[in-house]
Parts: sequence; structure tokens; C-alpha cells
Amino acid sequence: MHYEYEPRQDKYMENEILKYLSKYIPITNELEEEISRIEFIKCFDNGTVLLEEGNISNECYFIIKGCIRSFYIKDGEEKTTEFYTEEQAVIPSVYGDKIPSEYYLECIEDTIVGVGTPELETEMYQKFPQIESLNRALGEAIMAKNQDTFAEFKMASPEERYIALLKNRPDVIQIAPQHQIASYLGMKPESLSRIRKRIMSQK
Amino acid sequence: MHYEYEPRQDKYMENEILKYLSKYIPITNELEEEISRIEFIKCFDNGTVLLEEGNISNECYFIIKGCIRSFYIKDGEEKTTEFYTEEQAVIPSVYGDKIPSEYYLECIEDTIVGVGTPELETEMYQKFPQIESLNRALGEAIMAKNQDTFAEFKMASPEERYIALLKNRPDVIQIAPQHQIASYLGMKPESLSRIRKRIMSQK
DNA sequence: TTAATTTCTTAACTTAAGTCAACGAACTCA
DNA sequence: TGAGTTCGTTGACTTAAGTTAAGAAATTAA
Repeated sequence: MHYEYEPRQDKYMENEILKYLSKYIPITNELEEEISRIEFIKCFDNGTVLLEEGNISNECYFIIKGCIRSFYIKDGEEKTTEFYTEEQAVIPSVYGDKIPSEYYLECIEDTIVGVGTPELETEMYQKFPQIESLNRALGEAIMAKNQDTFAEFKMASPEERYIALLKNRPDVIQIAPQHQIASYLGMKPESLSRIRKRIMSQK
Repeated sequence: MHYEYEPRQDKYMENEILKYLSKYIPITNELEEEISRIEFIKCFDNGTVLLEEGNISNECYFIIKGCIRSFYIKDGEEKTTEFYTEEQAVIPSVYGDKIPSEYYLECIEDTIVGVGTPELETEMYQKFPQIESLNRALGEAIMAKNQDTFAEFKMASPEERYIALLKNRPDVIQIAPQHQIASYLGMKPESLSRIRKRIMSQK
């Protein structure tokens, strides 16, 4: 694991944020200016740890490019619980609270993100109330999607979960090592290996 | 299953909504008046189906008292995916969209709820922008909790999930029949029965 | 390039969940 | 009350995941 934390500025990517926002709200000149003014785009190398267990979190991320995974360490083993990819928001459970995180966040690719902080959010919401409206609406949409994902997970067998992942998130299959995918699917690496073999031979 | 839909008004319970809101934002006279004016408290009998597969949803619920469960029907079997109890928000995945629901919502107790609609929300957000701020913040908090719950679920065995449920949601254990709890925990009723036996004999 | 480490697969075995079937208990309702 | 349903438990058996261990393959570091 790398522990360096070397953000780089990249003016070019700021358009990506505006591009995303413009899907949902009209971009005024004032808003465009504000977004461009704020320097909140950062780039992280593959392996960079963004949050460690026990630490306070005051940053959330919007992924422009790359992949971040969240994982716990239980009984000395990493348990990957989520993979976040392009256009997804990574909001630590304890973001903005002053309680320590129970999990880690790590880039598993070179990753470009927009970084949010509680202070920046407060400021933006005051200047641009539509942003808060948008965040409420987006939050509800994300919540609905999470609900569905959780329901699917509960109803499916380990094998069905893997097949669904192949279909729904082929990017994650490419990027992440299998033992991380295994715990993400709630099983052991050996089981995933057998499931893959089973599926291959059936075709 | 009952399919009657007989809302009753109950002025007394409206204080519960104000009580809940007052935990988070100051209640102005104007807001109190508005909340009291709107007739959006409803009571449903145990067994009432609030949403059916294939139907459009234009209502969300805030539970004041009682319990609502969500379930899918897959291969002719009910798969319970969530139990909502007091002070929880029930927002169908397709709420406000015009696409049909993939699951059912059913009261498994006599239940008192505050009912929201997209129209009412829009109106309230315009009159009281703090309500939208609050909903954004509450939504983020609920999302964080959901994330944690999902992570715990992935990391735990069926037996561990049941033990966690005993601890975290004893009310659900009391209210819901075991076969519903079983699918909620991602297992078959027979397995839950054996797990219970195993736990009993270990004590 | 080799050495070390991590990742993935395989095999043998254990454990527990899924399946099928039967039965008794509890509940519903006519 | 009694017939019919739903619900929960149990047993016998099947299936698949967990465990342990070993080794091959791939990746990384020296």
C-alpha cells in the first residue's frame, strides 16, 4: 500500500464536473466561474490510501476517472465492500462527523476526483441553492439504486451474484483482483475460483 | 393480503411529525401551521398493501407507528428485502418516476404514516427551503447507514446476520414471521429454524 | 534476471445451507 | 366448532461454500 498523498491540479478536468452538473441543472456564468475558480480537482496514484480505519474523514470524492474501493480489515483480512468508478460519489460513512472511520478507502487505479468538504458544501449551498436541491435529488436516486442492489444481493446465490457482476460492472471485473471481488460478493476467493471454473465449463 | 385502502385522519399524530422535525430544524409558527394544515397523516390496517408490483408509485411514507415490509415475488415466492419501523422513511425505488415497481409494500402491523408526494414535496421545498436542506442532510445520513448495513451483511455468515438482527432490531424479530425474516437475512426458512436451534443449544 | 511476494487454482475434507418431504402447531374463517 | 390454511420444525439427503494446504502463475522488487 502506498501512503503518499500527492494531489496534482489539472485545470482541464474541471470541465468534467460542469459536464456532469449540466445534465441536471442549467449552468449559469456565475456558477461556471465559481466551479472553475475552486481548485478541488485532485489526481491520485494507484495504491493511494485516501482514508484509514481510525481516522476522521473530512473529504468526499466524485470520481472523474479511475476506481476507489472501500474495505474493512476483520481478523487480519481485507473485506472489500464497494468499488466506486466513474461518475460515482464516494462519501465515507463518517464524512463530516467527528467519529473515526471503520474502513479504508484506496485507489486501485490512477484516479482523478473532485474533492468535497463540509465547508465547501456549506459555501456552495449558500451561493447556489440549486446545488443543494440537486444533491437532494441525486442522493435520493442513489439511495433508490442502493436499495435495489442490496435487494438483488439478498435474493441471489453467490454464483448468481458473480454472473450479475459480469453483466452490470464488467469494468470492475477488469480492474480488481479476484480476491477483492470475492469478498465484495460475500464469498471466499476459493469459492469464486470454483464458480468461474463452473461457469466456463458450462459454456 | 388485504387490498382495502382506507386512510383515516388523526389530528393528534401530527405532533409526531413536528416532534421529529424539531430534532433537526427550528419550527417556525408558519411551518407549524403549514404542517398542521396539510392532511397527510394516514392509518392503515395490518395487511394493507401500499404498493404492488407493476404499479406506479407517487407516495412515500414516514412511519410514525407500525411496520411496513418490502418484498419481491420471485418464482412464486415472496422475498422480503426490508422492514421499515418507527421514524423510518419508506421511499419506493420508483417513487415519482413513471416506471412500474418491481416490488410490493405491505403493512405487517396497524400502521400510522405521514404521506409524501412529489407535488407536496415541491411545494414544501419552495415555501420552506430549510426542509429541503434537512432532507438532503437526512438522506446522506440514511445513505451512510445503509452502506454500513450492506457492508455488515456481506461480511457476515447467515448465523452472524441473525445474531446481529436479534441485537439491532429486536422489534422486527417480534413482529415479523420467521419465513419473512429468513429471506430478509438471505436464507431459507429451514436454515433459520436450524440456526435458532443451534443458538439455543449453545446457551 | 532472479528472488520474493502476491494472486489464483486445485484438491481433500468439513461444515452448513438448500431441497424435499412429512408432521404438528397456530391461525383463519366459514 | 371444525376444516383448511399457513407457519415452524425436523429428518434425510444433496449441493455448494468454508477450510486447510500445496503449488502454479503472475506480478513486483531487488
